[in-house]
Amino acid sequence: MTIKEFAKLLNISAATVSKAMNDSHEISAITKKRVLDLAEELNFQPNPNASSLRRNKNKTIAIVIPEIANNFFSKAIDGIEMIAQQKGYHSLIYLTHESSTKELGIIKHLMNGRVDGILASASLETKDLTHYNDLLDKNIPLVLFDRVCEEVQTAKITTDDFHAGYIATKHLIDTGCKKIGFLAFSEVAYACRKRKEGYLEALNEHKIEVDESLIINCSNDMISNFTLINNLLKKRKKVDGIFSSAENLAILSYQICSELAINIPKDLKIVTFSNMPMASYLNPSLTTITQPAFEMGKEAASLLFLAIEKPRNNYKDVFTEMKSNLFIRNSTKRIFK
Amino acid sequence: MTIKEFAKLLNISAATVSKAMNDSHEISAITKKRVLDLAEELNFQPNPNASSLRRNKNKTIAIVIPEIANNFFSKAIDGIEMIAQQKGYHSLIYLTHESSTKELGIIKHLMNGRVDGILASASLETKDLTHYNDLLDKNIPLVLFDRVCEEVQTAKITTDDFHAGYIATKHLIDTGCKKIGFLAFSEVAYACRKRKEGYLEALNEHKIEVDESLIINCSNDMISNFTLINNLLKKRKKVDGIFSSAENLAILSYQICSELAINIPKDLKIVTFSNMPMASYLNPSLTTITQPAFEMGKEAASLLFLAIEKPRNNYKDVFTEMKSNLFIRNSTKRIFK
DNA sequence: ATTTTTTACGAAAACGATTAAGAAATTAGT
DNA sequence: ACTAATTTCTTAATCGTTTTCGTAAAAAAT
Repeated sequence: MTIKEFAKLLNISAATVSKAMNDSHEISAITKKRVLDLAEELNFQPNPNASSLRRNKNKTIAIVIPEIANNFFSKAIDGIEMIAQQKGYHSLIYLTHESSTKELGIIKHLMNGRVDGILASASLETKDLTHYNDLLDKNIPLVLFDRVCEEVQTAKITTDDFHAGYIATKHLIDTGCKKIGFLAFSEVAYACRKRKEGYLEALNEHKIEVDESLIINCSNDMISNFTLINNLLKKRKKVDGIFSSAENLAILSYQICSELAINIPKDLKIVTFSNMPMASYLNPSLTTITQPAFEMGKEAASLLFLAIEKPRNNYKDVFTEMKSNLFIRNSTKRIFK
Repeated sequence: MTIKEFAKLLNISAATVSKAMNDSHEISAITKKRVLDLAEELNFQPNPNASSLRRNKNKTIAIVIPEIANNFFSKAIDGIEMIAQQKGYHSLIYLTHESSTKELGIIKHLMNGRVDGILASASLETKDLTHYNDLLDKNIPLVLFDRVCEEVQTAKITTDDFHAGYIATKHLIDTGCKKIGFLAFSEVAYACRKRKEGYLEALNEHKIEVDESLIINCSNDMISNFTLINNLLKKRKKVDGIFSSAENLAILSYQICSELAINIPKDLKIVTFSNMPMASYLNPSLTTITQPAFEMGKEAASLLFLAIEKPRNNYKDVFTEMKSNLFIRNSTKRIFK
């Protein structure tokens, strides 16, 4: 049913209906009620394409993330979606599968005005950022979260990666580790670099010399990650602690330890970034740095809607670091021999 | 940039550009190439709202699910999104948070033609199905997956819930359980009822009398679920095995066992439906019935696109049961005393 | 050489809403 | 009582495509 047909039912013009539904001051209270009541009764909704075309707004945002079968991102989406529903917005979801080529394709495709704003988390191999800048040139609001890109001049929501890296490493040192490895999920990602800086800072502060061979630069390829971590752990005497910058690398380490019969935490302690709900029930339970994923999603979305609804707002300067938490469990339990 | 402005650059009409971009046979190969090349160069894309309005198609589907921070649903979305991307479709995501009221609101809202088709998984309390039928009356393609509703006359993708329930229960019996509890995530959900029927069938086949007090009807409220399961497990002599129809109920059981100092698998064996990637690393590792979530997503999406693109297709009759797998781990390990 | 068919393009009318501008009806101001 | 201001509604233009229909020009048929 079109707005014209609907209007005819009430013997008023389409314009009146439109204004009534948009709560215009030009329409009397009584007419508004008539319109709204009938709309409710017939579940009449104006055609969203026609509306979007005319208004040049579509009440839709895009969420561009590397993957979704991931405890961090799925919770973040939950937060985003909550805010979006409150605001009456729709959320389109796009997965890059950690491919910067795919990411580029998606972002380029979103320049056609299909969405009013974009929430993005860069793929771990993303280095070229021109597509993000093109977006900003087109005045499409963009908020980066978690996997932010330093050089893109827009709003960013991260966690306190440097501090968390420092705390995690210090925790390993405090539990007696001397040779601490760092598993980087990406060499280029800002968040990962910060986590590494925190790691280095903690080593430095405790006068532990940095051993480059203990810093493992992983990638999106789990097969080669397996080899890299396996090689690290095989020379067991060389490493007694691991700080992992991503959940999947810690899982992989558990698997490798099980295969190599390395006992956690006796032979090796592990702390990792993770949002796994059942870290407590692993064997051994896993010490984690946990990001406030849900809240980050909410925060990022709120900021995006601010940018969308208040175009004169200088949201681009926002750079929020949210607090992550260290949950100490048995994978870093001190063993007194 | 509009199609008119773009056309002017090539000294041709907007109509020609439109046809060229849609690969119409009316346009010569040479003109097509000129158009496509420039479009590529300038990243010109026709306004999607105008296009959708005119075509009455928007290359968008909706995914309506109870929650996203869930190993099954996030993987299913991954599969859906893969097919959607291949087909050049966009995916809107809506979360009901297991509220049938919210589900109703979302489905009603989707009747406005914003999407070309809908993939849905009903909330666990959903009983009234008129909104789904209204959708079908409006000829909006609908495919239900996992949480299907028997009475809705449309395509459905599930797993072999009855058989899986039977296998899981039989496995518990085979490992020596005599008093097997069943944790139902919902009394009304079709999938859960089927799982229960499988459970009953296995008991029956092995001449084990059904004890209604061992059948726990849980809900979406984790607090009351805690109480229910806690009460069940406290009378320890009464139950030596649990078949859980949902992952979160199994996690809760692990937690309660840990609090009550019940040893799994010695005192109690547990098998659960779950798509948790690290079931193997739990303490003890968890025996699971695992659904092919990714494949189910792909299958559901493929079917939906068939319905969208071939309107004369009788997709509504499809009822696919996909095979789930039993992974036997230590939570059901037979202990010889 | 003339007619017919085919090919390649353009003009203009949709699609269904929103909104600027204008008109009728009512209220207020003098 | 007459004009001015306000309220409430309508008409018509507009958003940017797609598509129907028409028409040249080129190719094929006679």
